[in-house]
Amino acid sequence: MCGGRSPRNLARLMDERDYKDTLLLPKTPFPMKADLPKREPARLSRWIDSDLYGQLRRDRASKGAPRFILHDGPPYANGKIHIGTALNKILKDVVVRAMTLEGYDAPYVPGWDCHGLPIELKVDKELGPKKKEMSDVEIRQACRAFAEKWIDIQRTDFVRLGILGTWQQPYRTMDFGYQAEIARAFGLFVAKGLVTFGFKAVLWCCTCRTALAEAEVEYEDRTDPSIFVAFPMPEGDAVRSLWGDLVSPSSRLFAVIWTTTPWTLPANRAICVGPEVPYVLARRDSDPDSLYLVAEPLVETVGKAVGFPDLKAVPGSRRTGAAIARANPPYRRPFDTDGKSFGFLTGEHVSTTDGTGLVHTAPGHGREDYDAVRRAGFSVDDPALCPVDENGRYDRNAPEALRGKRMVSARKPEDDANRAVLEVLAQGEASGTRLLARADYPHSYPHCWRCKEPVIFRATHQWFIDLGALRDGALREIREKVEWIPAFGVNRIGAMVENRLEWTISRQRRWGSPITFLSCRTCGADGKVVHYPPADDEGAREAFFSHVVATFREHGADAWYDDVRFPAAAFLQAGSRCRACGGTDFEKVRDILDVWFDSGVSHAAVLASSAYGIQNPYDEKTAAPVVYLEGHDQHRGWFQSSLLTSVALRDRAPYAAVITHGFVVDGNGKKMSKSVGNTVEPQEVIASHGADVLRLFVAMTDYTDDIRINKEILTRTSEAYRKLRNTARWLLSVLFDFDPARDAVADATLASFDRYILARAGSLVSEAKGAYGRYEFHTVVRHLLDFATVDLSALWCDVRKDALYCDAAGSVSRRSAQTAAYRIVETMALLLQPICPFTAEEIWESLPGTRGPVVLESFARLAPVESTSAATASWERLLLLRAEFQRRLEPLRRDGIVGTSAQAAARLTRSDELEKDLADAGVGLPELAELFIVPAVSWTDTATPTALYGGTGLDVAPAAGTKCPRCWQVRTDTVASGLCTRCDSVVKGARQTA
RNA sequence: GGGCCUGUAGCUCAGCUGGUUAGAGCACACGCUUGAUAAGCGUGGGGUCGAUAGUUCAAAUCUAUCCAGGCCCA
Repeated sequence: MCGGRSPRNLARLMDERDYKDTLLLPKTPFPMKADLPKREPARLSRWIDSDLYGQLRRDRASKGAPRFILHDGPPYANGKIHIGTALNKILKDVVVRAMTLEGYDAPYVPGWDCHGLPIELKVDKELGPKKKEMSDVEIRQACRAFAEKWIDIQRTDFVRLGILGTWQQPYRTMDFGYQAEIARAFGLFVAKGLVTFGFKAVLWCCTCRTALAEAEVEYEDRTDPSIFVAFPMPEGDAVRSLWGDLVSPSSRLFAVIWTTTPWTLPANRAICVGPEVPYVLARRDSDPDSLYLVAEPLVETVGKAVGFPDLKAVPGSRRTGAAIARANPPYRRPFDTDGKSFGFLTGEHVSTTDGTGLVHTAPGHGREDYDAVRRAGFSVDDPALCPVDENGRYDRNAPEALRGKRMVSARKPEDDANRAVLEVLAQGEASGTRLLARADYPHSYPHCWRCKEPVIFRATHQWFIDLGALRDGALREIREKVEWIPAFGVNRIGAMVENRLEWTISRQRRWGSPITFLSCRTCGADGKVVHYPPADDEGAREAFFSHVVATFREHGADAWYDDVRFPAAAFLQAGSRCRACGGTDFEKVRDILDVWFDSGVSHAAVLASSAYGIQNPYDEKTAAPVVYLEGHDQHRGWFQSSLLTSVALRDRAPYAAVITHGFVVDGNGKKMSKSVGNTVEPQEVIASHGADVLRLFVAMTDYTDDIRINKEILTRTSEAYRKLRNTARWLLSVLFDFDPARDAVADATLASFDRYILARAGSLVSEAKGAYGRYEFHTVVRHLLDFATVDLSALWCDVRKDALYCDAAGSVSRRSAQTAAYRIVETMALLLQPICPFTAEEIWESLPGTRGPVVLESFARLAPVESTSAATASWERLLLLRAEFQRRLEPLRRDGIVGTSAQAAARLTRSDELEKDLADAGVGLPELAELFIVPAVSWTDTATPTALYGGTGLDVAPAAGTKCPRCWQVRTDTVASGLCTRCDSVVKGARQTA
């Protein structure tokens, strides 16, 4: 030590009372300033160059580690990643790294969702008028290129976050092999008879003549006629069974409905009532023979609205909606052309806040209407339910007087459907229907985002997956098999699946996986639809789908759109004919599958297949547990589509556990939006703070709730990061002359206090492991931070500084402290690694000795110290005494009597409990002095009592003696050199060595 | 409007199945240190536990309503 200094120089320094160079002051190249934005990219390149991910795979494989699979939910490839995407990927990486530390082989294959409307729309916009001259295949290729571009951009950001995974071989739903798997899964659904074809009301733009997705709709104010209409209810058995004598032969009975879309009245097929809602017959004194059926709570408001202020309930006429629906009295539909009515149905959507409590129901023109009719068990596969053509005009299924009238966007008033309907009603005799009142009704109404025209609901042909056959199995898996974290997920997805009737899987778009069916051209001309392969021809079906799958695997789903190279006839079995007309001219169905189907089958296309290196088929008993981790919006999305497809294909859930996180919101808990300007971009956070700080932020937040982020929170996170970093840095810096192989001290030789702190580190490890295992990362961070701040920085480091700096280099006391520091840094690096991998690696490589990447380590490396719980408990009580000492020292510092505790001395009165604790800890007054960081603690007969140790007295006073120029303690054992005895002997020993 | 969820100091979080003056870290104030120094240590102030009503001997903890916020529907 004191390298290069001659004894003469040393003597001179000592004369000048500058003993600084004789101290073993901390020394480390580990920088205090992290400079993460600058340094992380370099470390990242090293990880990539050394194929760290591959090393990890090989390491765990060579150890025969059990597997654990976090399956990536694919983000959508159409823009820069936002903070929520970053949060999701970081959480996944923390899980993967934590499970890896637990010893698992946890591969991670990132994915991308590539098909679908948002990309197609953006590509549309980019292509502009050019699109009209392009073939479907060319348009699809443009979409593919678009997705590829964004995958590259997103991948760069994900990699920058330090996410470990197969970034060069991700799964993409547009991969040929993946597209083939989608088609194969679809074929299996067909084989199980789960795919149906029929009518369903969808949002429809009459000017663009196309179905719209919810995302293509914007809401604008619009004024519509609000009308109250009375439908006549003929007297009969059902009416008598409900109301008996209350209805006399002279009575005329009406069901009163309210609507703002008069044009849907010709499509009326039912009236919905609330099952629990009470209904009454109401009448006015001036017209006692007319009885109006309305919800009881609405009698007065309806009366006012229709100009019957004296409308009153008939006593004794109250009946629940359920009772009415059970009796199902007939009513006369306005504009009845075919006599088809489903009558009174119950519906949970019926409210008594407005209207009449009786809901006019047109299943061809409304989602709830459709659901209510389907729930009642009726088929709606009938074009007559929607007498409106694709231009939004009444077609031949409508009454003659209305044909040709336009729905919501008529240019000339005389073409207006609402007006025509109202005229007929006003004339009084549309099946005896009475128009009771009309008024203008301003409300917000959906409009097409492209042409800005109002849209309507219109029933069109769609493909469905019937969930009736899957529901029980899905609910069983949800409730009995899958672990939901947090637990409320089970209610959420359970309620959704329970109430979902069907899954509409068709979209009238081009960028996606096709619904691989053929349809007969000849029949299509007649308005009939006949598909191939036929449902009951197993041979044809198998041949057809295996041909499709093979074609897609080789050429991609684009093949479906290339009628030159892959004509429809090529998919037809030789000699096949249309079942209905015997025709042989088929065309390919042009609908594509809902993108949720694409990502929903990833368990088959990615996990169970060999294509992406996971190969975890379900049906093996050895299958690894699979965990999904996404935002809780995916209870409706991917969790559900994955579950439903998996139950359909294999009768079990694709996952053993599902973890959900909340959404990132601003500092006030409000959702982020570009227009409000409260967004936080991950790219900016990385540029200003670094990935490890962003990762620490993610980890220290309880993600089960919404996650708040703003400048202050990030500043706080940086401070927490700095605390961890500086604590680790100091521990590293006292190890500059420590070689664990040579200098480490055995557990039994460790100083008692070092054993104590290692025991604390041991409980930290078990707490952190438990928290990692429960995916409670914020608990890990809290314990880690508390440990660094309370146990290390404010306590152990401060206390052991004297020994580490001032004791002889090779002394047992110092080596003991170094051994503890060494083991603690290892612990911190490992515990921190899943959260801050960059910093953990930086710490790891700064430790003495050569070692491999910290990522390859496991918790098994951290052996707990041998310590007794009695000693630990004693130390904990002694720490309370230390706190009391510090409180009593404070007035002396305040008055300028002492500066540091090294100038103070403590005096204690004896106490059995205190002496027992000292004995149990294996220490005496000198160690207590070290704990207090004072030169001396002594026994005394009287001192100011404390609340500790049965009232042990404690006094603090300035220490007697002189300040040792080396260790700065005020001591009475000064020797000739002016130093205290300890320092004198250390310096002499050092001089001899030098 | 419906379903699910959340609301403890400026910030991030503890407070188990209801039971002593509600805790921690950070931030803040004041002091110490200048041998972890764009660091470190100490002391201290700060919360009517979103609001209200109720159950109870006793509620941050249970119930109801309301307010604010989030996700998913309508």
